[in-house]
Amino acid sequence: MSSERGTTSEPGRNVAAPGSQLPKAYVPADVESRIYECWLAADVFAPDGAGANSEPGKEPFVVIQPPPNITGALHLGHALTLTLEDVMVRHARMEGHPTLWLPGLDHASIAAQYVLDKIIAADGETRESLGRERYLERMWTFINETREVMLGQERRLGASADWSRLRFTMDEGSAKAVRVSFKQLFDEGLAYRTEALINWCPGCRTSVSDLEVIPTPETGTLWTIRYHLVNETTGAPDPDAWIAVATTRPETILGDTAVAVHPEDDRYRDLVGRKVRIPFVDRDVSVIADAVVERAFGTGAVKITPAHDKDDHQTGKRHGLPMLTILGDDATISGSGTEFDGLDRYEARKRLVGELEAMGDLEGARPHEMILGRCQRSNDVIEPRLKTQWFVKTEPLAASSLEATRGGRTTIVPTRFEKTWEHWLTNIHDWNVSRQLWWGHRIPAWYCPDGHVSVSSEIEGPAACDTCGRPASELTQDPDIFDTWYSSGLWPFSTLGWPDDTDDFRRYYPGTVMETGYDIIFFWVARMMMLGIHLAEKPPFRKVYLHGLVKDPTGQKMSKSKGNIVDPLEAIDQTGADALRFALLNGTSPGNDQKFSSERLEDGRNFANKLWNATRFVLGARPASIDDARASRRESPDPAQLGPAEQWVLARAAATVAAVDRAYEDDNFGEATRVLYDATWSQYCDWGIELAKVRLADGSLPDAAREATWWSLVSALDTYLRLLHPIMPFVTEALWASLPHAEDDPELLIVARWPRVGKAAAATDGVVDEVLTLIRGIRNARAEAGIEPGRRLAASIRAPAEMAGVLSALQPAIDRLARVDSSLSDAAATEADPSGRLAVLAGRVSASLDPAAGDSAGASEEVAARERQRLEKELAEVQARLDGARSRLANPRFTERAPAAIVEGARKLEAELAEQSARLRAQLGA
RNA sequence: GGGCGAUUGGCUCAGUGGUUAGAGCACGCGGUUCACAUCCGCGGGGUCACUGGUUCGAAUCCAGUAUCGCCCACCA
Repeated sequence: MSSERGTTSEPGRNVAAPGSQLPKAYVPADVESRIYECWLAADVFAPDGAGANSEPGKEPFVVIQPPPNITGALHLGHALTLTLEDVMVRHARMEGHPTLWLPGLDHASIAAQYVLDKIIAADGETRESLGRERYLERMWTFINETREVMLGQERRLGASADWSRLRFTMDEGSAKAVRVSFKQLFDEGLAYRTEALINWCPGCRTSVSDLEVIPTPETGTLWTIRYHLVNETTGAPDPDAWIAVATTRPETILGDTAVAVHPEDDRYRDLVGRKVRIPFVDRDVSVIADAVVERAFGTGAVKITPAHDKDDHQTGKRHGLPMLTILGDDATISGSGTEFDGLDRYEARKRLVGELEAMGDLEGARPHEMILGRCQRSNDVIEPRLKTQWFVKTEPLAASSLEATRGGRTTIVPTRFEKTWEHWLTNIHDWNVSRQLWWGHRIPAWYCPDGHVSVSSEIEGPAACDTCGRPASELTQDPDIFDTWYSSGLWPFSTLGWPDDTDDFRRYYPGTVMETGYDIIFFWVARMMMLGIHLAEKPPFRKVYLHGLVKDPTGQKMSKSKGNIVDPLEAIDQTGADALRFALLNGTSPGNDQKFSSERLEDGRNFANKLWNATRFVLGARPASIDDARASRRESPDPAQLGPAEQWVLARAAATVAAVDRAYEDDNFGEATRVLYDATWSQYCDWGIELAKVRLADGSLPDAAREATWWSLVSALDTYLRLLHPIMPFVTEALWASLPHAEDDPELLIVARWPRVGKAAAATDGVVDEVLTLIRGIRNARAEAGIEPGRRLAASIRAPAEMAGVLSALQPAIDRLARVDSSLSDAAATEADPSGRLAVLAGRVSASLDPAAGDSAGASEEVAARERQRLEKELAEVQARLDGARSRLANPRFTERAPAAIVEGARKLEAELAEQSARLRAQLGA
């Protein structure tokens, strides 16, 4: 294997030598950066890296990430995205797939300009004062700073992305893809330039797409205004005849070109076709009939301003009305030819209303709840207005996207988002891609003095006008740039070399899974899908995985303005990257929002610490008979030497592999996390290690037995660390390095093999569980009776003969874990316990404990009373369950219709409960 | 106006038809056992939002209602 980019043997040694002792405390900061350096040095991130170690014949696994905006620091949402993607990639890598996770950053044109505008404002500068060229220079300086910060943050989180392929949506590869794709769309008639009503943000001074307009509820005013009818003979407005219109935007009166009423509205039937005079502009316009008018709303008559309202625009088009623009780019009144020209839209509104009132034409004004469109970026009220801009025709693209999801070529996780997807793509409008901004890809369209359009995919532009052949020198390029999502939409293939026919493109397109938050399903996912199918001829990914949003502990969306942001870096500093990743995964499910709190971080930190200490114990517990040399190679525990506890430990590990595999199949990483937390903590540590301690400490056993116990612990721990690696990569890598490895293991866990589901659980599995229940029962009885934890009690344990083998093997463990000195007997030899003893029932096993202190006879009154109480409680529970089981069995419809296995189970249960009930009664002397 | 989601112990969440609904945190009691007090043991705590239906059996399936949240939408 090549080692030009770093040796494959060094890194492991840098982590820790196998068998070496671990420091007493786990300090993530001491481990994480060192581990990351090891991965980098081993060159394992690239699918074809020197240490990538993928299995021949395995399909590449390609994860597509939303490149974060290059505007500054990462937030928790990014951390969640990166964590999920990293989990997927690490899992696939361990399964032997060549994995491609191509990292990148988005130039975020409008968002970046918004941020930069604020920064330069602090220096007293503006976009205009700098000019296009200097502004863009300033932008490059800015993003060159943020870039490194952001990439550093991604690494600290553990992202195992292929940094050698880092891309940026403003690099030349993206630029070329933008030009070529747009040229193609233009040639196909899918990109066109037209004057249309667009969403104008007066603050950002650009148009924005429908998606960037946030409908915001607001209490406005609904004014009722009289438009006087024009006398048909004199041509003068009639002071006594008018039609009253209702409006929330009086300033648009200046652009009115009609008044509409409902065609079947008897109140206005006679007025249709008449003229009314628009105040201030003294324009006579027609009263028209159109079914869009809601008769019940306002006065039932609507003023029509086709150049400044979406509905009115449609109405205007239907009726061939003139469309008068009366607002400038800065949202001041402009071109109305009135005294209001130059006034801000709201100032003009105020004055207009005042004057109307003075004229006696203001009939009324009342508060009105309404929805206002505001700019997603600047929060300015969006102004619909006419502009000549570039659009992408979406219907055919949307149709093939729908085909891809309906046909299952691309699936969406969780599936409920398919409905949203369907609805949006079915009702999609053409996409306005022009932006009147500077930071972004310039639209590759040139215009000649005769108005001909030439679109070119060449970096220098067209040599001459495509239509009339005028030379390039006479052409001018469109000053606008593309919507930032246009280049993002090309991401899955522009990053692989498209439009060139590259090896990367052939090998890694389409991607396996595209992972992102559901909040950008339209902005980004749908656009990638539409453009990918059309331009790269295949849906860009096979699976869409959508995660939920990270909210603050009260369920509020995190935002800078609310001040409830959690900085992922701070979290990592405090508790480690593994803890953060754990916190982001544990207790979550696909597509569902999560509330993030510091408690969850602590859970993760505690868990990492637990793993650390468990491993530390295992390393320190190695039997002396295994010397350092032997301990450097992992051995399988000798099957002949396995006791019930060892079999149990191995069986639990095997069951965990199966459960985790199932969780991955279901794309449920929260479930995988939960399963592993429980398996390692509540099973492996609480029982596996505790049981093993007994045997490891038993000098009377042959070396081979103790060795088997230790190898069992090592084997299970090895499995758990592998399973946990995608979730908590740093601590698992560090710990795994210190464990003995198998012959064919690589140096680093990151490229170690994912565990395979082992053989079926050992036959003793269920019996061991009964013993654990017994131990718990004894502990409970002791605690309830108030017996000092340290005191050893004499216990006689009874169990059916078939359990005798396991029981005697585990007797020392029972004694240690339950603090008893036990004697075993056959269950058949049962007789009522002498009074004053504690009775413990655990399924088929029972125990009788003597609570008396070693030197004094008989239990105290208090202990006896508490014991009686406990037994009564237990009896009540058993009895309730027994009654339930009996009534179920007494129901013939149950016994007839329920599956045989269920009925059989109920019978067995009934028998068991009856037996327990009887024993408890006997014990209580009832 | 349409659609989606949530509603389970004090809190955060699992659990999609089958015995006794789970976990972590918080809470109470007890613990310096030689991996871990970022820990260990034990315990209390839920009529699974409500109503009706399907079923031998419902937190789980169906219908409806309520509350909260989100998305989409051209009543000025």
